[in-house]
Amino acid sequence: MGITKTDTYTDQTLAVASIFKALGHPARIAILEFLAKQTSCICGEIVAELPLSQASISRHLVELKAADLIKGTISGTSVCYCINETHFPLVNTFIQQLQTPTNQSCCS
Amino acid sequence: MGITKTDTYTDQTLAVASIFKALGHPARIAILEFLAKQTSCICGEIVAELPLSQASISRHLVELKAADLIKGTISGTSVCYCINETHFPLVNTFIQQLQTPTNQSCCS
DNA sequence: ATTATTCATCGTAATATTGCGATATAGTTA
DNA sequence: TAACTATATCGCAATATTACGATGAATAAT
Repeated sequence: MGITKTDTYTDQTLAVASIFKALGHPARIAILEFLAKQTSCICGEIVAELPLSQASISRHLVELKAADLIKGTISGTSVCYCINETHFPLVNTFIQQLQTPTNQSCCS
Repeated sequence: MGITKTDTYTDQTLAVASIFKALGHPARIAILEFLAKQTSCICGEIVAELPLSQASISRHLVELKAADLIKGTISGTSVCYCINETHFPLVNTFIQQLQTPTNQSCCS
């Protein structure tokens, strides 16, 4: 039915999945890579950099913001977006959790 | 138009995004968490553990396998799935890249 | 050989995502 | 106030994802 049974998973599981979901699109990865390259906080130059319309970029920014992966500050007519590192530990913890020594790749 | 302009992004960007996309669903996160808990390589007990039908679990396993995040080995009638850690460094590198000191969160 | 078990795949229906043009909103400038 | 600029939002169309029952394929057990 195309709907996710969100009520049957752990909050932790849902949180991790939603972060990964927000990261699961090349445009959003490209946006984050672009933001990481900048020394200062840059705004709508993303539109010039990526092969998408301004409307599409804006939608992706909304998603990244909803996932709390970026934060935006209004400065005049333009908006300044920055990476929010708050939830990176959650990602790192999850990946490490999958690498516990108990799981010594029994599949050859 | 609901289609992604895959041809205009870096291979690296596409690779990272596709891994994250595969991780962007609670069921698949739950599957990986379950596999990580097991000392040995366990198969279709995932179906018993998760609130999804066997067909749905199978589809999620296919996606995880397509993203090269798990590997499966047939043993008799059952199939043994294990976590494949191969691409974890890529994820870690990406996250670290977003944490470079040049990007000192200019947004308050 | 028949039956049971395990997993994969097909077909279908419901929902979500993506992208863009058009338009709205809000601050800036003349 | 009137234009200009930057960003957000709406509405639509195209595509993708998700879920499940039904069915298929392959091995194991009787």
